[in-house]
Amino acid sequence: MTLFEDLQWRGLIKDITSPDLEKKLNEGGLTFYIGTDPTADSMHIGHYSSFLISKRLAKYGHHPILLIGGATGRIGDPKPTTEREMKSIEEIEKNTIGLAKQAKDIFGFEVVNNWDWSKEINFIDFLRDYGKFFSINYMLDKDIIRRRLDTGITYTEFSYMIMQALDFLHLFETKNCTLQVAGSDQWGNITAGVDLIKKKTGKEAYGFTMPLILDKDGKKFGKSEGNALWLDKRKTSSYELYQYLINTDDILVIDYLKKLTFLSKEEIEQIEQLHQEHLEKRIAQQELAKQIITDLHGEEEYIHAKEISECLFTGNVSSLTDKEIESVFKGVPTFTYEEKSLIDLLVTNKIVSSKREAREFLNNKAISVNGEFIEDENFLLDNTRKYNIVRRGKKKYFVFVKQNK
RNA sequence: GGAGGGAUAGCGAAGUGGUCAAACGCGGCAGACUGUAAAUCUGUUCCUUCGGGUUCCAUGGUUCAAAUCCAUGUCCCUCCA
Repeated sequence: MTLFEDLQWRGLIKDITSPDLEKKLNEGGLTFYIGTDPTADSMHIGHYSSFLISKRLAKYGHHPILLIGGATGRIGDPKPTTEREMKSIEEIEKNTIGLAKQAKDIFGFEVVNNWDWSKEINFIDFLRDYGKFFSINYMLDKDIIRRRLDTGITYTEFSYMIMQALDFLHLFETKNCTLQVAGSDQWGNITAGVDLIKKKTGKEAYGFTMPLILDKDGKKFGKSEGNALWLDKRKTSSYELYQYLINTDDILVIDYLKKLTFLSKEEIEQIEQLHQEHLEKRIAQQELAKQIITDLHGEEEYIHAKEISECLFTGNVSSLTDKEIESVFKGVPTFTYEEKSLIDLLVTNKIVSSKREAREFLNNKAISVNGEFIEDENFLLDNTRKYNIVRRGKKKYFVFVKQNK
């Protein structure tokens, strides 16, 4: 199977700028880039899914460049609905450093920052050297701009596509980068770059987009309770990641295996068959979790996350020894506690958002301590134990450690 | 520059002087069922020392009483130039 066929089979190609790209991709040897803006100090699983393409192409002999948008992040890529809130310079710089390091650690490829070449361009030069290549009519015709015309868009965000086009041009000229890959929401920005390169140099550059990976509700993949699943272990434990992946919808799980793992077509087809035969065993979900967590954090983390999960969902928590708890609950939110009523502990540690909500949970038998449902808000944790295990709902666990005096 | 319309809880959207902590829908959370699922059903969804307190863009004002009326400001939309 050629690279292009493989990408198509996995459903990773949505649009391409030119049919020639198929041949180019299959031949190898292209330098290409994928970018992201420093909107947070860690990438999340959504980035992972799109940056993974860099590894796939690298495997077939292409050269990846990962771009962090220190400059574009200062402007803000127009969202379909509203203007972005501008981030402070300090935060952008902090995020840029974090992302650059993470990109390097996880993917191991060359990382560049568009701030490095954008910061010197002054406004007049910008208008003379680049602005002249963009007619307003062309820009207004971009889907993302058109969608914003009735809700409003500032000149700042309107200019974003030019900056991204400029990045592509810069990488094209300095690193012979001829391909840009991104999520489908970037189509307009990619074509702006391709067009700019064509107009300025007369040469052809390419781009393709990947479909956005969606969850069953049609939202972007990788948000759990509204929070992103971060690639930084300290922000999202392997256990949380495991929980998210193991709960993947049956209908989507095979698609995720194709898009988010390096398993071959044959392997995935085999898993699919087993999966269909025994849906309740969630074979495909397990494999998905295993592949992703192993790729990201290593096999040890995966095994551990799986152990915790098995223990929490099948075992009896109250019978665990301290040692077992230490091992199993590594990666579960842990708090030290003082002598306080249960309701206060829940509120101060943000396990619930208010006392009102805490009472609601207590009444609903949604809170248990060491395996027993508690309804009394003044309940005190058992201070003869080193660890008290609090559960909220079915899936959320918290460990309270006695404070050493 | 001109004319008109709008801003209500996470979102959408009712409410146009007291009966409004604010209908309804979505989303969220929890419970039952289940595969740690989906669908479905049930409860809940500003805070609270459970007395009450603080909300309907902001600031002033009218009134016994304002999300609702008035003034000014901010932001958004539509049309005209």
